[in-house]
Amino acid sequence: MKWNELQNESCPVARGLSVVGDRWTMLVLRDCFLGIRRFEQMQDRLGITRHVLADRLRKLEGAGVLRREAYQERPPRHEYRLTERGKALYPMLVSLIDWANAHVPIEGSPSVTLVSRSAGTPIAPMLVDRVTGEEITHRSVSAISNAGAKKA
Amino acid sequence: MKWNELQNESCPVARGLSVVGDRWTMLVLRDCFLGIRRFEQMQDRLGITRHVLADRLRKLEGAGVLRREAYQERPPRHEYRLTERGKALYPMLVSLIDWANAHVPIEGSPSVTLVSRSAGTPIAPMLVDRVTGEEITHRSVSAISNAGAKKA
DNA sequence: CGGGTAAGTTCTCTTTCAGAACCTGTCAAT
DNA sequence: ATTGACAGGTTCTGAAAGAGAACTTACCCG
Repeated sequence: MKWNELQNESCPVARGLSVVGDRWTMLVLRDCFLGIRRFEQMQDRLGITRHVLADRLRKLEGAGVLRREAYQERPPRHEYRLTERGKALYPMLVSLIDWANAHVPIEGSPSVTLVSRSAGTPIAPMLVDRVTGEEITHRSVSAISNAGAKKA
Repeated sequence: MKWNELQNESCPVARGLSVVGDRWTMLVLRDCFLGIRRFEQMQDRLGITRHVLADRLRKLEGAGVLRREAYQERPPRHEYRLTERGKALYPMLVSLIDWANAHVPIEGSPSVTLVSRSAGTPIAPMLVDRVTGEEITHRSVSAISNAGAKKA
């Protein structure tokens, strides 16, 4: 299967990855959440080739995750900002950070951590159900497929 | 920058993606969470080439995310199971599913949804702080880098 | 013997990526 | 009026990764 056939899959994991599953995409989004908006800054920070960065930004714009906004004309210059759809990826990014800090070893302590903006203390993310408040684990939840789905 | 240089980055996003940021890896893990354990089953379900699947399973085992266990000898056969480190990726997977169902359009309703195993009703994931119970958003949290970090 | 199953490996061809240079439009200084 | 800098790309080449299909190994069954 080719990569771009993934977006037509019924499975939400496949559809989600068709947008953000690309090699560099989540790193681009990380920078966006940190307030980086311009091409050159991203390229410097990421060490990604310019060609690939331009391509990813185009695709993310096309998927409605980023918005391209002119901040000057003559010469035309634009910056990239997260849309609501892009901001909605924050839980996924936080889950990734939390997992990596806990489970992907590095010499020394985690060098980047998330802290509460008000209290300044580190946060400990946990996924709960918005209604019941119960923690979501792979034991408390199961996946069901609706009619017409190809797979669970 | 090459992909496998990512694991030495100080940023947890980069380190996390060095393990699960590959094109097919999260799809493999999806199947693992669904109870799929064998090579042939995964290959059938994923539509991935056998070569790439073998490679990804090797890497996931090397990263301590999956465990390779013999379920028979003569001929030697093994299956792949999630380790604790692998199971800890569940919040990330759920966040991805939730985002995709809400934000990656598909004709018709989401074909796969997550339901509470006890109540049978759909769940609405939300990320909160384990201690304070407050919702985690990109406005309530900021990233700080410790000494020696290359970037935030 | 022939066929089936499971878990890969090996092959060729195509796509993608890395690394570097180049291009375009504008301003500001020389 | 050139020269240089800046921002946001595009274009080139060679290297790496992936797709698709066939082949391998080791066993069991009839």
